[in-house]
Amino acid sequence: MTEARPGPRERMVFSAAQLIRRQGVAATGMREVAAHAGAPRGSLQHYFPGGKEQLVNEAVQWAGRYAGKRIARFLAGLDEPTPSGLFAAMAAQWTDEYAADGFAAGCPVAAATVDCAASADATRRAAAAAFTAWRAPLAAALADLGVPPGRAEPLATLMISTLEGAILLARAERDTGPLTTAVRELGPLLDAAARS
Amino acid sequence: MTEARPGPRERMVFSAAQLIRRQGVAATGMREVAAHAGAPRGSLQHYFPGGKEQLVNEAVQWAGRYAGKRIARFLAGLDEPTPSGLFAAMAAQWTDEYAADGFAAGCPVAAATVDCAASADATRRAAAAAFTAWRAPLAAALADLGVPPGRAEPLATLMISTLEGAILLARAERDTGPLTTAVRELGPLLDAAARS
DNA sequence: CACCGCTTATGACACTCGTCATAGTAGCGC
DNA sequence: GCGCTACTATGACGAGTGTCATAAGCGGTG
Repeated sequence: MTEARPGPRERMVFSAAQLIRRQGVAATGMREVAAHAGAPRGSLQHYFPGGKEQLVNEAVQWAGRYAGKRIARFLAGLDEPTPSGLFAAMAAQWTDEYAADGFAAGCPVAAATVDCAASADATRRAAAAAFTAWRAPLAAALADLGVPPGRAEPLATLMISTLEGAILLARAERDTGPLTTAVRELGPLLDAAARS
Repeated sequence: MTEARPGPRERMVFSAAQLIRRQGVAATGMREVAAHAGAPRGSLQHYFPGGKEQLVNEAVQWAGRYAGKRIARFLAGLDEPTPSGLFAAMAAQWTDEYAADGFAAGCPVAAATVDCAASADATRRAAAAAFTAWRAPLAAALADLGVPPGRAEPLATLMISTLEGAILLARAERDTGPLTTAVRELGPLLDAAARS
């Protein structure tokens, strides 16, 4: 897609996120990350002296920032902005990917949480920060769309929870049904909150 | 808790599920499973000639059956049976565990999906079957509670999606907030469907 | 006793892993 | 040229992995 413009460090963080969301953290090796990024193996200990944990944490952090930034772009792309439309756009990113490239990949933050929440507390905190970096702009967007202040935060949490779970079910069943079901069932609730 | 009555084979399957839901599949070793189950290492290749994949698949299958059976028990334990009450009971199982034992463990089926969906198709299919074994009794319970036939299945999918995602967020943030939020926000929607 | 299944025991193999130590190279200021 | 920094290259180490081969114990039945 893009040129190999970003430096090897950023490419390795990106590649780590890509591999983690496919295989999980434990099954992703550092040599594999370097190879996937087209980066020299010797650069690993240079850019990530904190070892694998640092690399994983930065990949999770990157994913959180990425998800947060997407919110604004989804909002801008909506013909008529509604909470349900925003949620549909978030889910469509996954249905589109699954339709185009298969069900190989999930959410890297979810993978890091599942694999590291109990063993590596720094990674767990990185995952929590990533979810916050995702939820905060989402809640702000809901508030902009007319959701009362007290409801925006919980509804943002609900949207992310449901989306993450639907991604999980979709991958397991190799079917985008759970994602479309989530949009269809949750949409009216979200729009009703915006009109209240 | 229980006596060591079940045979070594069942104990190993159970231990595998326990370890997988804490550490993920890749980080769980077979020797570790045998040790956790108090079973001899030599029994691994005897009871699970299919290797680690067979053990993981059976653990996932066990988890799916367990979740499905719990639905009936939750239903029986409700003072006044409603869809929101059922969902609250499902979530309470997790909030109670997290309050009592900490946020170390998640759902083993989710862990298997994240770690194996792209690499081991048999495990992915086992996870899909586990979700089905969970969703089918849940949808039947919703139908019993007055949810129209066409809505029971999608609502069951929505409940499982949201619960799985909320478990994920709760583990990452070490806070049961996402679980209680899910119950509070989704409850009215579920009960409204039962009255229609 | 022998015989025979079901289990268990144990050691080895061929990996892969993350990490480290050490050396090497490229580029730049001077 | 020198010196310095940033980056890369490469090999090794110890630990852990899943899997296999082989042999032993064990509790019955004939």
